Amino acid sequence: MPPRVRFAPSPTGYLHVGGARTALFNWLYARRHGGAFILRIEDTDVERSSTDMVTAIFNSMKWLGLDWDEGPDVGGPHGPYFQTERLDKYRAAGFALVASGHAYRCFCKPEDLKAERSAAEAAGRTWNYDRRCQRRSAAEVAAKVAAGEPSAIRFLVPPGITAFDDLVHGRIEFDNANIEDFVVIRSDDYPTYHLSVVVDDVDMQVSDVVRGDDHISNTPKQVLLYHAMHAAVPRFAHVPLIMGPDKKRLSKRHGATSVGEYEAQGYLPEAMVNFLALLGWSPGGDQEIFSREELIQRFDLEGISGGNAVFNPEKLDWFNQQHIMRMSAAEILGRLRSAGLMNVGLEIGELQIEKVIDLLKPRSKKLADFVPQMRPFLSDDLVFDEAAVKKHLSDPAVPGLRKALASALRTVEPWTAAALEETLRAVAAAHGVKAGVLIHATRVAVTGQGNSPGLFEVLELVGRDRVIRRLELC
RNA sequence: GGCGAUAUCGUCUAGGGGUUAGGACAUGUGGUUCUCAACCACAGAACCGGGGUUCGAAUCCCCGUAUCGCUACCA
Repeated sequence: MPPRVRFAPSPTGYLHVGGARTALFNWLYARRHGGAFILRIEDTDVERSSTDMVTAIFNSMKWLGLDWDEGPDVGGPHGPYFQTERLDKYRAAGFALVASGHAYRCFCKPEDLKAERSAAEAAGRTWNYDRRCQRRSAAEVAAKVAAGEPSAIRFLVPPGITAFDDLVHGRIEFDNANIEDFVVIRSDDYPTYHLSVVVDDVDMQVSDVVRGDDHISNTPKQVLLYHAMHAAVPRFAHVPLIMGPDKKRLSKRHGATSVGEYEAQGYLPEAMVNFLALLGWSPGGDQEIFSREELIQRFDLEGISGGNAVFNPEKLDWFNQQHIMRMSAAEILGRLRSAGLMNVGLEIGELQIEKVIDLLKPRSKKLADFVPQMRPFLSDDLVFDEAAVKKHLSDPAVPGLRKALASALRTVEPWTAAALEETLRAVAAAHGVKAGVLIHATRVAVTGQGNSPGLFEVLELVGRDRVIRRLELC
């Protein structure tokens, strides 16, 4: 049986890198084994959920290339895939639990319970719900319901031990005595997470639940629910969390945390996927750079490590550059265009642009890094770096050198890096200066900047007319 | 506080009863060179602590410590 896995974000915020990695692991697992990857939106927290976030999450998933086989947009046999459209199912399940004696109506007011809890905690005591409503007689409950008194449904946690075999952590056991009777249906008739997740995972025939470590403590409650519903318990794999450099939970103060921000900053989805895959998972060898296809071939749940991982932005940069260097210039050009980064007036041909891109690859960590570096090739409107101008163009001998070089370049044939280098060195020698002096001056005159790719390659691609014009402009 | 998970270079990790504990990022030094990158070479850098099991423990077990998570009518 091919596995069925799901990613079930709550649309209360953007897709953050932790969620993205969880989604990625699920996707990789499904693709590796020819299973199904389901996307489900857990929007039962109506207060905090928004449709904008739903859209943002879809966009980030698509950007990463994590396509789903069942879910919003694409549909599927187990829909709908928004929990707020499945409310009937949860209510029916809640009532069934009451009917079978696995749950009971609770008329306690949340505020009262909260007050009792905090009072107990202030006194240093642990506090668990005391089941007072479970002791009510059937007649009493019926009367309260008939009177329209609001009530929640609580699961009656049985005594015993609840255990499950986690694919990452091995066997994990909990004493039910430490689990309090939790609410499954709130008094506003909305389900809580524990109920909706189990109802949906059963309904959608999810075989493997791959999710964040933070759910380990919730799992026994859900296992209890599976048992009460006489449903098969899926396999669980709890993946460790991603932390900030201070090992605290990743948050805004750590900088960019959402996938969308990385997209906006010019990261490649290939690099993000590669980086995220290796954060908490290892295929075992020394290889670091993986294509999407290679990841699919190698991925397995067993390779997931047990401890939390720190998000290291420097390493992401490195991955990004590695992927840029492996990508064709034509592909990069396409990405630049769709990212809206190519709106400079194009004055050179497509082929020339691709040559420029190839030249710039090793010095571009992000897509946006190409833009300022491409400018001297695409436009005559140079941006001059003051320090570079001062350093390399201020010598009184420079104007004469520039003119001499310009005139020598008029007749160079062919217009290639090699011929250009020969010519420039000859001019420098004729004037008794070191080639470096003229090279640097020429670089600043032609690019406006103190740094650039090898000067002769730059000159070749900028073109004869422009080079001469820029050299003569004093 | 209770319950749970985790612990190898600064970071991501490989490995795992007997190894010079491997790789990558970052860092440093050198090479290349017209600059900055890229690239190449080299270097420094780790098995949380304590007990036990064992001929032998970083590896297995226990305890401690630290970190993270859960402890809601959030997910």
